[in-house]
Amino acid sequence: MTFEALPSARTAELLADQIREAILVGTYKPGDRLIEQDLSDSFGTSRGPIREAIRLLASEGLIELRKNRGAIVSAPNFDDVLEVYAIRMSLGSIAISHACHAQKHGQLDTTIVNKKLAQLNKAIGGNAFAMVSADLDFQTALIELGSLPRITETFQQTAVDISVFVRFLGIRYEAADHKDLVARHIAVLDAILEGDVDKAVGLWTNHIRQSVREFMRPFSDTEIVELFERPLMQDVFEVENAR
Amino acid sequence: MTFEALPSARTAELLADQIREAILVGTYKPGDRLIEQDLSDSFGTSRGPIREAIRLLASEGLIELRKNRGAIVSAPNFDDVLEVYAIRMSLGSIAISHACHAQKHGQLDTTIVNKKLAQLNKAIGGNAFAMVSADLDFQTALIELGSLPRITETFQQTAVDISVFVRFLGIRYEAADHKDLVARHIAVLDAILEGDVDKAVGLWTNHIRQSVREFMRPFSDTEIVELFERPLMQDVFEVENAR
DNA sequence: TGCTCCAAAATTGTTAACAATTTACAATTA
DNA sequence: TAATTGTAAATTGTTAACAATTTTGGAGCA
Repeated sequence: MTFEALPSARTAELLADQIREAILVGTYKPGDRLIEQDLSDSFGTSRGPIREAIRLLASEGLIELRKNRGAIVSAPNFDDVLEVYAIRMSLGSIAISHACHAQKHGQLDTTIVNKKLAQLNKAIGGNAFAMVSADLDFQTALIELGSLPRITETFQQTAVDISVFVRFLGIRYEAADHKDLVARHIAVLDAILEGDVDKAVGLWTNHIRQSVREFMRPFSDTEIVELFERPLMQDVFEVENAR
Repeated sequence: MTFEALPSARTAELLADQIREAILVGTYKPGDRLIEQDLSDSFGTSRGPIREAIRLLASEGLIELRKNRGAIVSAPNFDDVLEVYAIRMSLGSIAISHACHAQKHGQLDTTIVNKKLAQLNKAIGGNAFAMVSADLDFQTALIELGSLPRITETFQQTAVDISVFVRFLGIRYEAADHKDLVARHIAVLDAILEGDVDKAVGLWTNHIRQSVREFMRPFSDTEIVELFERPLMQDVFEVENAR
């Protein structure tokens, strides 16, 4: 059972990429309807491939289908954010642990993750959304080191979710965070390369916890109080209300 | 962002259900090609809905798409099995922990899980595949108590995987296992209803570990030795080679 | 025999027309 | 006025024909 990439990108996937981009760029906003005819007019194809692209985006959770009533762009909320970070923390831990074992047997190919790290360094200080994107790409590459296809795929899905959150719930990446973020990334990678399972997993879970804390920062006190009532906050993230 | 069921089942979904069933029943075996025209002849629809159903099954991992070359039924292997159990263990733990919190606030609706438990009891002793199916349904209902839509969805996907494993890798359910299996199920459910997070999560992880052990039983010594070399075996399942 | 190339067959990819369903809105009725 | 019904417009769902691609199998040739 393999999950390797298809021999070459298909039209529907290219369309899905463009529509996804349009959603993330804000061309289509949460609640907006995606009408097949309009899309096929815009993108210059027939409705068939558009339909396929819409189904693809729906399976990512980016849009919702309603029978005979078309698709609308999904609107994320706080619960979604916490659930997504919880998934990334727990599945990521398994993948990283697996990667450490592979490293001990010298089977780890780090070309991709190194490339993504270089791209992330280059993206820092530039456009905030490009930076988030580079950040997510690096993390995905990190998790891919585990060579666990289902976990990788689920993880990739959560990356799309986070792109949506960043766009629509208004994450802010502040200057101080960037260097710390990259430092934490490198720390996890180094621990994997040392083959130290406990250290790598520990750094990873802390990294996610810190990400959650940073994610909350831009919100109002009322919203933060609301966030702290969520069970995931205590159980998974072990975050204390430090304010 | 909601993940509720669509207002009513669509044709493509019904087709996907039928094709999935045909794969699990063995009509289509791993490696077999699924040809759109053949399927549309068999099921009496045009190729459009069939294409949609094929894409759906591909996103479940049940079949693989090859550009311009059609779909083939996927063949699972041992690594897939371990990865799937690891996912069920870690995401299930989060969902169960969440369910405990909900229970403490009296927000837990147990009608579905109770119904599935009754169905499981009724299925015991009958057809082995029906029993596995009832077992998986109960576990899904258990995880749904967590009200975490993404985790529930990913968990459901792994249920499809396990159905495939059972069919194609030859799990055996023996009489002694059934009662123990149900007893472990009920224990987890009871712990959730007590709102005891640590107890419920502990029982759950042990339950999965036991499932992995039982899964290995029918295999030859050579295969088992191979299984024990997998890192997930030690890291996640903490299974000792007791033979 | 074993290799290359070409053509035909098989199969998926795309399109546009048609069917079915849902929504919107105006006309009708209590 | 408020509710209801009916009709037209908008939109998705389905189909069948056509296009593009890949596979298959054989002819020709060294």
